[in-house]
Amino acid sequence: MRRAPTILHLDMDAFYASVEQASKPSLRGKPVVVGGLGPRGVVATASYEARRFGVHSAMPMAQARRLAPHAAYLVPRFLFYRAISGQVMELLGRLSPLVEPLSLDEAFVDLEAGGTAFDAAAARATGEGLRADIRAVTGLSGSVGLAGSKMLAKIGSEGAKPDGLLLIEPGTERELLGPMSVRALPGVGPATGDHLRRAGMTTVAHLAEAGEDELVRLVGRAHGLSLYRMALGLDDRPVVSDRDAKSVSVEDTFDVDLHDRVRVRAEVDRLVERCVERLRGAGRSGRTVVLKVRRYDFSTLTRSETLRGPTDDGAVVREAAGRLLDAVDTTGGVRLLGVGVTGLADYTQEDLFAQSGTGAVTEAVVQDEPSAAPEPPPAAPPPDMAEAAPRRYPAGHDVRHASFGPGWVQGSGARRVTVRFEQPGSAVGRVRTFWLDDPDLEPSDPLPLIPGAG
DNA sequence: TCTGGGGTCCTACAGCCA
DNA sequence: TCTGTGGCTGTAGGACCC
Repeated sequence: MRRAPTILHLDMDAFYASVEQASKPSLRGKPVVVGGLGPRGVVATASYEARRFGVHSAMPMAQARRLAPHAAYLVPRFLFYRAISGQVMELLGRLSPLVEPLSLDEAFVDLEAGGTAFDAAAARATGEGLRADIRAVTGLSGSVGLAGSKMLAKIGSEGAKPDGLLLIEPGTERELLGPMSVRALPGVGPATGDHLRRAGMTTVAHLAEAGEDELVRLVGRAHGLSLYRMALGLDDRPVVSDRDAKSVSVEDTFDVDLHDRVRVRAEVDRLVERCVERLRGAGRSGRTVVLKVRRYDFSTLTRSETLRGPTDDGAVVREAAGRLLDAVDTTGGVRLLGVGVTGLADYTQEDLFAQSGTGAVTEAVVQDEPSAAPEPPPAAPPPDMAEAAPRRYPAGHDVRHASFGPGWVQGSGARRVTVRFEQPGSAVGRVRTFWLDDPDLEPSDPLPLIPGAG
């Protein structure tokens, strides 16, 4: 089946790093690395200038610093990225009701469903118009792929990067895909890639030649079938908007491994609080509680417990997580802890109980836990933080000074913070250093990338 | 060198039940 | 009553994605 190239895939270029460069004039054209700055941080995004030094996403931050010691290293400002992403998604929504966000910086759009484009010429014009609109509203560049399927549209945007547009004409798919690495196909990561390579398959053409049965034998039924179809350029997955989340989870990696069992338990309780807060914020409840433990040697295990009904009650989740933790051996140290809830529903067992009036479902009350148990207060800060916590100034975050105006944190340490006073659209600003407790300096909200736009 | 955080989907296996 | 089978559910882990 030939399809007009009316599936659009948008991928913002080095999104987090580009937002930072747009916010901070002194960083334009310079290597910028955004990610966790702790001892166990990894790179979330590297600007194209930083990539030239070999820095890339998911690389340990320590390695990035060795490769690009002079780059700017910044802590992500997710709330701000979310706001910019909202502006971009709003532009996509003008093209079609069928928009499927994949992350803050990526989405599929079904142009045909929006009546925006029915053929290649119109699709190309729409894509270029979108890129111009994104630049006008956010000042950022995005790359667009256009094709008759999601897979090919995504491959198209990958090939268009940075700051380009690539349309894959119907009928040219197999010719285009054939010489590409198997790793170009969605769902083929390091493990599957290695597996296929050992079987002598390194290109998409090899997969097509191998045939369906051989691929199923190698990588399993579901994966094998989809791999074979993709190798032929066949992909009829629809663009789906409004996907419901299937799980909610939070996790923390600790700067140093935890050995104290009491501390581990306290951290699990903290994670439960955060998880339940998110769950409730989304208006959901869940039935299966999952505990994740990564040990000192990076071995990771999960333990889960399914309740008799969905809940959003912190006490119930905490008890379940506690039971799961009791069954895990943590001697040797704990590197990461996570708490999640799956089996999401829009109601809780308590709702059912309330609605049912008498008798019928009393037996189905969640576990054996009275749901009326009061929420405990949030965990108290550790003793050394308890009094007059000093202001935190993460690198890259926004501040405002009573005399010098808006700026951003270039670095901090030894009770001092260094600020560069500049803002989107301004000239490169000057740097000044203050005491952490300087009353004239305070954290502030980010300024829009394009004043007055959006 | 030393590996984040938030997700999704698939597979395998065990136990239960009709 | 015993045995086999297939479906469903719960659990655990792995791979992958951004």
